[in-house]
Amino acid sequence: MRVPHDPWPADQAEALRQQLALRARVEAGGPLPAVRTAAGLDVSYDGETGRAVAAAVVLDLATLTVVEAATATGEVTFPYVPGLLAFRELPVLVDALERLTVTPDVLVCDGYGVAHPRRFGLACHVGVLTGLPTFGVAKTPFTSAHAEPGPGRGDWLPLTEDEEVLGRVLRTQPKVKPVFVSVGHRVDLATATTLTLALAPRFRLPETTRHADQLSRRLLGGLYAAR
DNA sequence: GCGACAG
DNA sequence: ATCTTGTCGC
Repeated sequence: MRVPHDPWPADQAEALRQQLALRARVEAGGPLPAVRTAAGLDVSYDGETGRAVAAAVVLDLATLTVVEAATATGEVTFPYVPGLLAFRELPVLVDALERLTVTPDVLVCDGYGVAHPRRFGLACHVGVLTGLPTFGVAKTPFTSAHAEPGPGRGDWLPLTEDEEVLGRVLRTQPKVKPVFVSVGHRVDLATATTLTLALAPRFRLPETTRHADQLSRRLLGGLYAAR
């Protein structure tokens, strides 16, 4: 798939400008009729060499089997700055996305969407660039206030900032630490929640993320062994 | 002013 | 993200 984008920022000031400009292009969305495929995205790093490996893995939602997988490698230059994660991960992530021959119905990102200090997390950025529905599933809390949801699978509580609902703290497995779901682009929060649960029938994290995570670190390890 | 802070 | 062994439980 094609992923048109501006030049990647070289510094934090430029990144912040791009973020605030692109933010205006986020679109709200409703339910997604007929979601057949969902793609998981993730990036692994080698701290020594600065090497990054991205993976995009497309799953069939009904069977949770792999439809297609694409990877890309590159050198990371942008530092990790909370709130600017997208600028660190996107360059190599976009390369991986462009190597997909199928267009997924929805993209599942590793991190936050609108539940972000400036309402424009990684999932929003990926959505604006691809034009596809996106949402984020994060493993740890970020900035929004949250309480502990009930112990059952599917139990959730809103992620809020003041009176504003920005996402959900969602329990995907009984008595297992919850995940943090927020909308990215062209999909609503209820649908993102439903999809997250559908993608995580057995483990805490969605199968999409698990596949992308495993593939990216496996390739990173393989590259290291081959040096 | 001092921490906290997705991956 | 990444550094890392054994160990508890199904």
